[in-house]
Formats: sequence, C-alpha cells, structure tokens
Amino acid sequence: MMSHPLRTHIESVSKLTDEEFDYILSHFTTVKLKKHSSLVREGDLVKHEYFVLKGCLRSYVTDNTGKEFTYQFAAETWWISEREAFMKHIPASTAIECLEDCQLLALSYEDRAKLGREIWKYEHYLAVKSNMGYVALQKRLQLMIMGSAKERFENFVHQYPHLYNRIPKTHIASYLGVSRETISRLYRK
Amino acid sequence: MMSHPLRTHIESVSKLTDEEFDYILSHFTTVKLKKHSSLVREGDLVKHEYFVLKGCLRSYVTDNTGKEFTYQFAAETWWISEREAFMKHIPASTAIECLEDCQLLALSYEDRAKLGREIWKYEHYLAVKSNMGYVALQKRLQLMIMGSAKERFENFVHQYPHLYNRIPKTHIASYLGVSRETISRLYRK
DNA sequence: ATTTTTAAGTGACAAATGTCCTTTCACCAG
DNA sequence: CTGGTGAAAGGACATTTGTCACTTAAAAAT
Repeated sequence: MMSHPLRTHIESVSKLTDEEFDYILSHFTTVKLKKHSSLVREGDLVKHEYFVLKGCLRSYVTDNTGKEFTYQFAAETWWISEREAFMKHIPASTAIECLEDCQLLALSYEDRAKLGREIWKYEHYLAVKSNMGYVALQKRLQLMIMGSAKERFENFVHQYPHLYNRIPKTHIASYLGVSRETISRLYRK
Repeated sequence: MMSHPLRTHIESVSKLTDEEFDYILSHFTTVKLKKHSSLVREGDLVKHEYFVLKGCLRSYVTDNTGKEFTYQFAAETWWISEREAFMKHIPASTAIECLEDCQLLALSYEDRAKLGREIWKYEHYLAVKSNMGYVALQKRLQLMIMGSAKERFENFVHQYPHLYNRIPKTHIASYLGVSRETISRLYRK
C-alpha cells in the first residue's frame, strides 16, 4: 500500500511510527486552488507554509520596472512559503501563484512550532530541511556568478527535467536571470 | 570600560551576565595569522569556526579554468568558516585566506555544540545568526539576478564602505561576479 | 633609495545577452 | 470547425560585459 507523500518526505530524514505520522498529519488542512490563482500576494501576512500534493507553483518578486524574478518553483513533494514573512510575521515581499490547478497541505505557524516542540523528529526534519535549503541557495548563487547563461540553463534542465517541459519558458528564464529569448537561442543548438 | 567585541556581538541578540560571557569566552582560543596565509585549504577538514578580532579574510572557490569566486569577506566582528565542511565533517570545497594580518577567535565544533546545549542564549544567538545569513544570501542572489553590474557594485560600496577601500578590487569583482575591468569602468563615471 | 612585484586604470575589440518586433504554433471557448 | 489568445521562435540590432595588451601607480623587498 501507498505511503502518504508527506510521510515519505519526512521519513527521508527520520522514520516515524504510524501514530506519530497521523498526529502530525492531523495538524494540516487541505487547500485547493485553480491555475493562475494567488496563494500569497505582496503585502499579505503569511500564516501558513505549504506542502504540495498536486500541481505546481512559483514564488516571485517584481521590481520597480515590472520585471519579475522567480525565486522558487514547487511541484509535488516540495514545500513552499514566504519564509521571511512566515517566520517574522511581516508583510510578504514575495508573491506565490499557481501555475496549474493545485492541491496543498497547509500548516500554520503555531502548529509548526507545536509539532517541533512535541515531536523531536519533526524538529530535526525541519533543521535538516533548512540546512539543505541553505546549501542549495549557495550552489545557486555560485552557479549564477560563475556560470554562463548556457551552463545555468543546462544545469536546470539536468536538475529538474520534469519541470522543464511543464513550466512556461518565461518563468524558467526569470528563475535563471536571463531573457526568454536567450533560452530560445540556447536550445536551438 | 570597553566591552569585548564578541560579547557586544552576542548581546546584539540577547544580553549575557558577566559569568555567562566569561564561560563562553573560555572555550575560544586565539589564532594569529600573517597576511596571505591560508586559514583553510580546499580538501581540509574544518574543525573550527572563527570570529574576527582584527584583520580581514575572504573565502573563495576556484573553478576548473582557474577563475575565482569570492564567496564571503569577513572583517572585524564577523564570523567566518566553511559552513558545510564544518557542519558535516567533510573536506572543504572552499578555501579561506587572510587579506591582512589577522587575529581570530576559534571555536571547535564540539565546544560550539556544548555551549549551545548549556547556554540557551548562545543557541538562540546561533539560530538568529543563521537566519540572518539565509536572508542575506537571498538578497544577494536576487540582486545578482535582477541587478546590473553597476547596481551590484553601488550596492556593495553602500553596504560595505569600509571594505571597498581595504580589499583589492580583483576580489570585489569576483565577489560581484564581474571582471576587474568592469569595476574600473564603473567608477570612472 | 632602488629595485622588484603587485594592483589598478585604460583603450580596442570580441562575445554574450538584452530588446524590440514579426511570425508561427498550439490550445481553448464558443 | 473557427476565431482568438498566449506562448514560443526567430531575426536585427543595441548594449553590456569580457578579454587582451599595455601603461601607470603603488607597495613591498632589499
């Protein structure tokens, strides 16, 4: 029988008993959203973080000239939120939108803290996840500084082959920090 | 009377009693290094993290074509180490060198964990520091993707006016992800 | 003080990438 | 099926940035 995707994800860090997982899961609520709808708008207070069961989203910021920078994508089994706003209870500076119809599990700030306190393995899972996020961010910055547009693009395709055919090129471009046209030119060859 | 720089730094997060600070400080050892010497070489195991009392350092990686990317600078009251190697006990992929004669306070992995366990405020200080590091990294990535060389340079000068006249331009360039010549051109105007 | 070494500034040119505009293609609603 | 809408491709040209070669200035060593 199929294990729950969230359980699988947590257990990639540490195993849980059935009771523990059921208890954890009981703190989440399900959210469904249509394609193109917003999960978070700039200026919102962000009370939850989300685990993606189905669909695909992106978080992004818009600069004063209207240009967008995609900060993160999230598809099945990824977490997404506006970290700074969620952690510090300040208005979001990053928006999150659905690129497809989505089904998410939402966990509130309070319940997150509660689970962390009550279930040591969950706390550990969060710490590991946070550290991996930091390292990934480092790698992305390094590639951004040392790599050409081509290298960054190839790295993206290699790292996320499933996203590459699922997400509009415009957004991939804004994630990589290049124009959409440059992406086109790259795989012409 | 003058407070210790490390104490000042920790107390920007939470106040300590004299006893607490003395106890914390007793776990550090002093390290002195000459200009141009290496604190960490690629491949080293990294047993300590360092608080800068005097001098200036940089951490950097070198790519296969010999080009360098400066990952971080650290001057007085900054921490520096090779985070991933230090945390995971793996060989360093980033080197650290002194740009000036340096005087550092070194804290071992074990003592760091010990202090975290014994002094709740120290643990908290580490958590806050880590989170600030994450947010700073986000900002840097965003500027890297959205900003021109000029914007990145101006941001650097504005953010670190003291470093700008203290560090060779070559290194500032490798921190910003541009060539040294581009830096020259920028402040010609 | 003099030499030697290292960092920085400069100009000319090449390469990468951005911008703008037009065309093509795929998909969806009616 | 059809018209419309949005995404992607492609070409032409502008701009930014990199590269290389050389000069100048500053700093370190003797």
